[in-house]
Amino acid sequence: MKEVNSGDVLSLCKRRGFIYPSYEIYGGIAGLYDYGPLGTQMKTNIMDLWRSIYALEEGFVEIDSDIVGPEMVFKASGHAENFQDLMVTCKLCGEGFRADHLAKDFHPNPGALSKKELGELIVRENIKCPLCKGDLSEVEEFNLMFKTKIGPGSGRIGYLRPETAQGIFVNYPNLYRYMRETLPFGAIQIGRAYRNEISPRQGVIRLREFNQMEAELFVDPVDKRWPRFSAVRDNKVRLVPNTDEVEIETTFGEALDKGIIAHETIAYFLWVTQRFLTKAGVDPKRMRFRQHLKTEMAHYACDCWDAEALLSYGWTEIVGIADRGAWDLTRHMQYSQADLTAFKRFDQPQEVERKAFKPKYGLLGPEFKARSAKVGKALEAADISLLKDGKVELDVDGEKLSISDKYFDIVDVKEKVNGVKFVPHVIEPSHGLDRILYTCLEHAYTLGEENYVTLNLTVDAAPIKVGVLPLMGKDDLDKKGMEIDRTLRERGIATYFDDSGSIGRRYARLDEVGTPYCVTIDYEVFENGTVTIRDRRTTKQVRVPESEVVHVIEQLLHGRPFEELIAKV
RNA sequence: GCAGGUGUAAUCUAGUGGUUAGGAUCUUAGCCUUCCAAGCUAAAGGCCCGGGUUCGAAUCCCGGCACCUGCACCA
Repeated sequence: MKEVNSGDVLSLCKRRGFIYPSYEIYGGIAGLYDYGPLGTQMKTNIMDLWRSIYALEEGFVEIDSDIVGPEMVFKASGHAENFQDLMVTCKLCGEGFRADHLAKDFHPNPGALSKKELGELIVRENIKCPLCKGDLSEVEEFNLMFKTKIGPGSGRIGYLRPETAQGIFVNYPNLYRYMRETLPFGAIQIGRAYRNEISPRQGVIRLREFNQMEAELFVDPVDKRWPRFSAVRDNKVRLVPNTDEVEIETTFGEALDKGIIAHETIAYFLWVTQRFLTKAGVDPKRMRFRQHLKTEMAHYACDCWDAEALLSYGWTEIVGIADRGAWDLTRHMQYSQADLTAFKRFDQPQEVERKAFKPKYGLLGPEFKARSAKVGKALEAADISLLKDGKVELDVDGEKLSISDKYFDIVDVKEKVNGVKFVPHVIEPSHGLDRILYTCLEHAYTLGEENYVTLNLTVDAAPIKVGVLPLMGKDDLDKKGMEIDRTLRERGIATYFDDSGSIGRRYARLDEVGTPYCVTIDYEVFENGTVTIRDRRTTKQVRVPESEVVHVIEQLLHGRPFEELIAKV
């Protein structure tokens, strides 16, 4: 097989209506692409497949949250802070530069410098514009989020979301209640996200506007087992652990037992991901899971695996599966003051004995006057470990107070505890839909004899499921064809009716857009009432009665092997 | 963002400082055609954008935009 080249794939995508460069008549914009008729259908198919796995099989609930969000959300998420580069612009020619790049001749590690330090360095070393020697502006932050305003006038600052996940996190209290306050539970969202990439490249692999399918699973931090894992543990998987970065083939169970994968839940969703990708049409031989290096781990993650596909661009991340710990919910609790915890009821209420401060209100009153009640409450709430050298440091209405032990006793209190509140951990399988779609296309792209192109898309992904082809556009063959076409469509099957030109050309056209089956109506339909079904992969045909063709097609689309039909005939 | 390369029709491409930019594929119409890109006839469709040099620019120069490769970046 000849080497697949991304240019050939993108050329086909454009020619046959999968993907178009956006705003092409105005010269195009880097990092923006439109889906054409076939691409849109294929994207919908992949989304439906993913939904059927997460929503139906795994029981996740789906939401659809806003694309625009207020600044505070992204301060909490860390994107406002971590998601930016420091830039300077030339006052003369207006060109922009990364400040740390300009500083690299004057500092061993300019990437580590702050905005202020970089600004000072540029002034001190008298760094000028590398292009025109003009003076440089102050150091400014270039955030990779698209900024906007919410509302008229000065408005509130808003950003287009850089990932769909935050929409699920901020809805955690609603979803927790919806799920009747039981963990674990999962929520999914499919939607657009935006990153103002400095240098979009590689077709739809790095986009400025892209599609994500994200799942957020909320779990008990002390119980990351997964009941159904035992059913999948013997399946094979290719892993690249972060210990020695060598690819190994093993089973999910073995990788878990050896401690390569952190826990059952991650392991289970690696399997779910592998199954989903394979069904969508990613070649299992060109796919693996790579564990993030400790240094590479995102600002929130505590374990992370990428599903990678081998493309003409090299190994490319298409899904990320991260254990984000309590990071997101904790941050949103801090910034929003909302309660984003879960409550775990003990089997038996527990009697807990602990030491506590018992304020002596008789002495507090004269000393603290009107505030004494608040001081007392603060003491009661304070943990005994705060006691140091006979004093307790307290924060009362923002004021630090030091309370000496003559104002309280230390007593044993018995409390009945029904359960414990905790911040759930989040396991996140996050899918780049555009990358997955492109991977399916490239992995399906097959160049045969005389440059005959076949897209071996899976039945699930293929935008057109069945071509309906009368051998001739006359002698009532076309009428028969139209009847069959109509019936298939009434059953919800996407067809393409074509009675023009030679039959070979029509097969070729349909092969090129990945249509798995063709129904061909030839003259035998008038002799014995049969038509043929052609299989794209083998180009073999079987003959079935016209009355059964819809039923057989439905079976094929639900996974019945074509070979079985041949054997039967 | 840096360096290099490329830009001719939906796709692949030929071409030259000078008449009407050539071919192939694809598409459409008609004819023909009883299963894997057949044939005939006709039609439609193009020099990435802007500026400069020139009597004349698709061609040379500059700028922009897009794409490709490498580097950098990649929560």
